[in-house]
Amino acid sequence: MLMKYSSHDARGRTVSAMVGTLPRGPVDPVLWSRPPMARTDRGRDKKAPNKYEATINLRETPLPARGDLANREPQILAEWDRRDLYQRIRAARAGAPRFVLHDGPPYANGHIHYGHILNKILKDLVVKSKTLAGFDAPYVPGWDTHGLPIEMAVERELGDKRHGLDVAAIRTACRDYAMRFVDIQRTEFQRLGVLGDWGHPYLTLEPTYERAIVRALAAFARGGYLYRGKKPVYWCPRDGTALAEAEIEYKDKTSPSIYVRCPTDFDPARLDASLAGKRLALPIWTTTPWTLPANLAIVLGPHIDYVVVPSPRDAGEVLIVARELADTFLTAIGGAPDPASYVAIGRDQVALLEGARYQHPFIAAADAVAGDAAFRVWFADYVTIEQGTGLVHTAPGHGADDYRTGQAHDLPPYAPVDDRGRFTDEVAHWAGQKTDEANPKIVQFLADAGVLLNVVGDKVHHSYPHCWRCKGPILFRATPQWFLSIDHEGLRQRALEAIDQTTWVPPWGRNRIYAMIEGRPDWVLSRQRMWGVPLPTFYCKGCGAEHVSADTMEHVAEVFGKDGADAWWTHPIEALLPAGTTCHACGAGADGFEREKDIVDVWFESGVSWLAMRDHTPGHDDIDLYLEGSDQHRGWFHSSLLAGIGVQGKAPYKEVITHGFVLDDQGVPYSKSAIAAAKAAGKKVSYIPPEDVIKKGGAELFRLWAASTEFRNDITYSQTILDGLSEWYRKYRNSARFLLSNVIDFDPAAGHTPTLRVDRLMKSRIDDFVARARAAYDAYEFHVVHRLLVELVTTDLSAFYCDVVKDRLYAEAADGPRRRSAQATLYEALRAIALIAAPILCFTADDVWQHVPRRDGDPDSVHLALMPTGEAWGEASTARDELATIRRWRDLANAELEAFRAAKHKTVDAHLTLYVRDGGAELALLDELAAAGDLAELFIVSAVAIERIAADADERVTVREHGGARCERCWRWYDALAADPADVCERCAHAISIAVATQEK
RNA sequence: GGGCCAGUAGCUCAGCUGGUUAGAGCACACGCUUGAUAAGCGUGGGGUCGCAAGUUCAAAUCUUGCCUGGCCCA
Repeated sequence: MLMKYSSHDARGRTVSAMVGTLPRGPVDPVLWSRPPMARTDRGRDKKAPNKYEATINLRETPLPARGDLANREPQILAEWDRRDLYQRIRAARAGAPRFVLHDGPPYANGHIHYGHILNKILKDLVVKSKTLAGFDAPYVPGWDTHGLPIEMAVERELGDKRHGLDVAAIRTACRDYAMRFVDIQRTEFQRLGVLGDWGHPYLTLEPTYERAIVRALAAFARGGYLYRGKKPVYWCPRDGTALAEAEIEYKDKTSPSIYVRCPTDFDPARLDASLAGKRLALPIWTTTPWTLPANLAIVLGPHIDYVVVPSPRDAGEVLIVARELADTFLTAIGGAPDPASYVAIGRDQVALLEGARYQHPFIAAADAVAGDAAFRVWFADYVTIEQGTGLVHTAPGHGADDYRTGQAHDLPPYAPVDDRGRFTDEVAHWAGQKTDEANPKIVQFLADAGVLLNVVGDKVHHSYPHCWRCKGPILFRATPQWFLSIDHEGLRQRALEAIDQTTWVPPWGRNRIYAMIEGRPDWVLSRQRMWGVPLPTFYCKGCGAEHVSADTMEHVAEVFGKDGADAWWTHPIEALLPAGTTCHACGAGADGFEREKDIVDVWFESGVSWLAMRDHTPGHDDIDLYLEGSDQHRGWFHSSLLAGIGVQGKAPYKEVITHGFVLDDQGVPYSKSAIAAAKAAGKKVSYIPPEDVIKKGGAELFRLWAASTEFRNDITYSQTILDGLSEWYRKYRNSARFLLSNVIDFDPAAGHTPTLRVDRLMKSRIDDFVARARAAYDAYEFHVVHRLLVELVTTDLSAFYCDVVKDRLYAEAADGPRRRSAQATLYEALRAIALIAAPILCFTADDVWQHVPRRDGDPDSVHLALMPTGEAWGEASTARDELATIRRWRDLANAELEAFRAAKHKTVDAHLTLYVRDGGAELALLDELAAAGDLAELFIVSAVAIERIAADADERVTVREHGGARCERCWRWYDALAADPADVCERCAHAISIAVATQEK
C-alpha cells in the first residue's frame, strides 16, 4: 500500500483505514457519509504545492462543509424513524430516574405558528437534555380536539347541508376535521426535530380521554362542587341558542336612546351644602329599554368626577352626572349646558352614595325580585365617561359587568325573557311580547310616567352584536348553566396552598396565578354546543328534578370509555344510567329521564389531561413539569390545578415553566394577523412564513433561535436574528469539521491523554465548560448553554487552541506523543461540543457524532448517549489563572505583531521577547512553558524569549525578525536546520522519516 | 383602568448579594493568511446601561415616578 505521494483525495481515508479508527457501528453510506471534498481546485493556488505537503498530517472529514440542512434534516429524520430512535431511547433509559414533561395540547386547527414552534422546541430541549443527562424522559404529544372553533369551521364547510344532519353526523365531521389537523401539525412538529411518541399522541376526542373527563366530573359531583345556576350569555332569539364570543359579529344598528331619571331619598346636602333643600335623582342612559324590567342596581365609577346639575324640568330636583358628560347630557335632555350651575362633588362625597336607595322607574321596591338588596347604588370600575351619564343601569341577568355587580351585591341574574326573546309572565305590562316589540311601548310608558328625561323617538346609531348565522341582533340573557363551586370545601384555598408547593419558573409566575385563583368566580362548566363531551347530568321529565350523581357519571364514564362520547347522543337513555336509577324526587325510573344538552367547557377537558395520561401511557402518574406560554397562567395551568385539587387533592405538576411571546423587532406579536394589522397601521413589518425559513436554512435555525434567547421574557424574531444564528451555525459546523479531521486517526482505546501543559489546561477548560453547561441545562437556561458553547468554540477553540495546536497536529510525527497529546484534548473537545449541543443542534450534533471515533459503549446516535460530567473550576482555579495568563500575553503580543505584519512580515517569522515581572506565578508559568519548548507554539511565532523585569516595571512585548534558516516543511525559522533533508528542521526531518517508514510497511 | 413582566452596543446575551476605565460573540471597518479556504487569524470603531428624581462615599445594580412594549384581565 503506497500513500506517500498519493492523491489528496485518497490520503485521509488511507491513513484512517490504516489505524483502524473509522467510526464503528452501522454507517449508512448515503446518509452519513459524503464523498470527501475534492481538492482539484488547488490548481488555482498561486503558490506551487509544498514538496513536503504529503508528509503533513492533513486529514479529510466526511462531514460536509455546508449543512445543506433543508435536504439533510428530512433524511436524518427518516433515519431516526427507520431506526425507531424514540423507542430505542425509551429502552435504553428503562429503569433510569424518570422525568416526565407533560405536553400541553395545542388546538387541532390550522397550521402551526411561531408560538407553537417556540413551545415545542423548548419542550424538546428539556426532554433531550434530560435524556442526555441520564433521565428516562418520555414525551407524549397531545392535541386539544374538541370545541367551538372546530365546530364552527365544520359548520362553514358543511354550509346548508348541516341542517339535514343529526348530532352524530356533525360530530363525525368535526372528528374528521380535527384529525386532519392533528396529522398536519404532527408532520410540522416532527419536522422541527422534536422527538416523541408521535405514533401515539393523546387526543381529547379519544374514548379513554373522554372517560377521564367524565371521571373527573364525577369526582367533583361526589364532592358536591357542581351546581346549576344562571349566568348571562349571548343569546340569539331567532335560532334559540346561546352563542360564544367567537360567534358574535359586530354591526351597526339603530336603537332607542333613553335617559331615565330614578329619584332617590338621598339628601344632596350631604354631597354639597349648597344643595340643601333639593331632591336628588339618578339619571341613567340606555339603548335597550327592554332590560329595564330587570334593572336591579345603578353603578357609578370610583375614579370618575361627578357634578350635580339642576334638572331642566323640575326646579326642585337635581341630577348627578359625570362631569365630562354633563354638557352632552343636558343637551340631550333638552336643557342648556351651564357650567356655572354645576356643583362639583368630591370623590369622598360621591362615595357616600354607596348603598343608597333609588326608585325604579316602574317597579315598586316591594315587588323587586332581589328584595331589600335591589335598587341601590354601587361602584365598579367598568363605568366609563364615553357616553351616557356616568351612572350605569345595571341588570345582572342581561350583562357581563352587570352580572359581576350582582354577584358582589347579592343580586340574582334576573332575566325575565324566554328562549324566543319574549318577556315572561313576570313582566307586568309586556308579558309575551318580544323585546323589540316592547321597546317603543316601554319608552312611551316611561314618558307617561314622567321619568323619561329626553323625548320619545330619540335614536342612536351604534355598533351592536349580531348572530353570525342569522345575522340578526342578539340579546344578553341569563340562562341556566352548570357551575363548579370554587369555594366549596375550601377548593380555592387548597389550590392556593398547592400553588405555593409548586416551583414556578420564572418565580413571578406564582404571583400571577395566585392572584387569578384568589379572585376568580365560580367556573361555568356548561357550553351550549355539540362538539365536546356532554355534561353527564339528567332531568326527570315528570318532576323536573336534576339528577347529578357521581355514581351515574362513573357509569357514563365507562360507557364513554368503550363507545366514546357519541354514545350520549346515539345510545338509549337506559344505557347511560346504571340499572335501577330512579328520580330522587319523584321516584320515576330511567325511562322518565331526559339527558342534559350542554357540553363541558374545553378548558375542563384539557385541565384533566394529566388524568387521561394515566390510562394513555403507563408511567405518567407522576408528572414533573408543565411548560407553556405565560398566557396559560389563566388557561391550562389554572384549569389543571383546579382539576388536580378536586380530583386528587394536589396539583398535577411539581414545576411550571413559562415562556414569553414571540414578537418582531418592533414589539409586534409575531403572528400573521398581528403583523397584518400592524402593517395596516403603517408600521414597517413583515411576516416570514416558517416554511420559508426551513426551506432556506433548515429547522435547526429555529432550534438555535429558541435556545439562544432568554425565553422567560418575550422573544424577538427577525431576519437579522436568523442571519446572526446562521453565522454561528457555520462557525460551529466548521469547528466541528476541524476537530473531526484532526482526530480521524485518533484511537480512543489507545490510552492517549493530554500530557503537555497547554493541552491539560485546555482539557480542564473543557471540563469546566461541560459542568457549567450541564448546570445551565438543569436550570433550563438554554441561552446560557448557547453562550457557553459560543464562547468555547469561538474564543477558546477556534481563536486560541485550534490555531495554536495546528503546528503540532500537522508537522509532528503522526503518532508522536506531542501530537497525540493534542489529539487527546481535541477529542474531548469534539465529544463535548457534540454532546452539549445535541439537544439544541439535534440534527448537526448527530451528524457530527457519526464521525466521532467511537469509544466502547458509544451508541450510534448522539441522542442515545450520555453527557460527560465535567468539573467546574472552583472559586480559585489555577487552570483558569494560567489560561488567562497565556491569553493575556498573547493579546499583548498580537498587538505588537500587528505592526510587524503591517511591515509585510509574516507572524511566523517573528521572534518575540516578553518582559515579565520577576517573582510571580506568571513568570514561573512562562518559564516552565519556555523550558518545555512550547512557548513559540503558543504565540505562533518562531521563537519567544523571556526577560525578567522589576516587579513595578511595565510589562511589554517586543518583536523582531527571527532570521536564520526557514524550515521548508513547517515554515518556522531556526538557527540551524537538519542534516537530511537539509531544508527542514530537526523535528520535521524526524517526522518525515517516520512517515516514510510507516508508508513503506 | 387593574394584575404580572421586560427595556444593557445594529443583533443575541453576561454583568452574583451596589465598589476599579460596563463585558462576550455576531455584524461593521481595516489588515493578515491560503496546511480549517464558499474557511481561519489579528487589530479597531461602536453603549447618556429606556427617562427623571432619590438613597449612598459609590448605582446598570436599591427606592419612587414616568415612558415604551408584551401577556392576562376589565
